[in-house]
Amino acid sequence: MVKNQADLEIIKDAIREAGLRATPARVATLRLLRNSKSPMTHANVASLLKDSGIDKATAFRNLNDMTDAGLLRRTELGDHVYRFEEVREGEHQNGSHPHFLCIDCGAVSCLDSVKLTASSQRASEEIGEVTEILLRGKCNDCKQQTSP
Amino acid sequence: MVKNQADLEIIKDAIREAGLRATPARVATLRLLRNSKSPMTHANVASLLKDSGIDKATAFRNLNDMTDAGLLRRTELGDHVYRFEEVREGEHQNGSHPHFLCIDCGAVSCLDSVKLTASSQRASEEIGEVTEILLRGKCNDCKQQTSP
DNA sequence: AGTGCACCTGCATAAGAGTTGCAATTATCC
DNA sequence: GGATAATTGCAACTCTTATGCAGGTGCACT
Repeated sequence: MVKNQADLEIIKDAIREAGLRATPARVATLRLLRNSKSPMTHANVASLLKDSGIDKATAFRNLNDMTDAGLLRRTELGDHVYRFEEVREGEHQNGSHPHFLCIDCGAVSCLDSVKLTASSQRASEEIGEVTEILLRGKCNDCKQQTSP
Repeated sequence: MVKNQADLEIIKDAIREAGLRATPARVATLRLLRNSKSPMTHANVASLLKDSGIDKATAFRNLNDMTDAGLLRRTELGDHVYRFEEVREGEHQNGSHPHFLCIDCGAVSCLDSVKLTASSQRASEEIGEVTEILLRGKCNDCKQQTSP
């Protein structure tokens, strides 16, 4: 497929541009996260890459390296597990979107459209500099299961 | 000292009122956190209590139990270490107002007035039931200290 | 196209935070 | 004071994240 070939080069270039070598493990990692709708945990990534013969230590190192290189973003949603997601075009270190974490199943959704009201924006700026917005609760799936 | 005697009873009562037994380990833990200006980590508490012959497992269990009982609050600043602080008079655990958490000093502020925009409200309800809203960043005090 | 070598990878092994099973102990209720 | 269920201490354990090292590989330069 031409599509995949093109993707491959795009991904490789992105990695090289970040100052890292475009190894198969890194390409696979970045492709995984590009295709993922929500942030993935280290365990998650590692288990998917294991099928391609990639070691979890490598997966972990690459996630960290690519985070340092600015390709990924690492978030901690309060459950002691790091989650990684692609830094999308037009986002900078600080331009992250809010996340929703299901406290039952751990599913994470990205809420690109969620914003604070103007006055809330002001109120929070009085307190300091907000770098991250996190919503927690029960996702629809878990809501149904616990209260039938 | 009369002061300490009085404190002792106040602390014991608080623990009992939360539905837990007022054991020396718990009294010591709560007293420690009452006297602390900022949240303390598990390790921190455990190491201080070790001098009193209290095991770290006990310290851990008590911190968790007292958190469940509503005496303490547990926060995660993003560095994979839980921090505990006393829930002060007039604060409620499940208070549905958003919180702001300083990732430097661990200070938690309640943002009673912060709201989501109407459309954001809708967007998050599509995903599930939001029970907690948390903003993270740097409080003004820490902002000054790090960028002078 | 070949080559050097710094960067990567796999494997094994570990550090650190937090948890758990269980027998012994103890706070609380009577 | 005595019964009893909660609590403790100890040790061993889990889970996530990190690292040391020997061998492998991308890529800049010829």
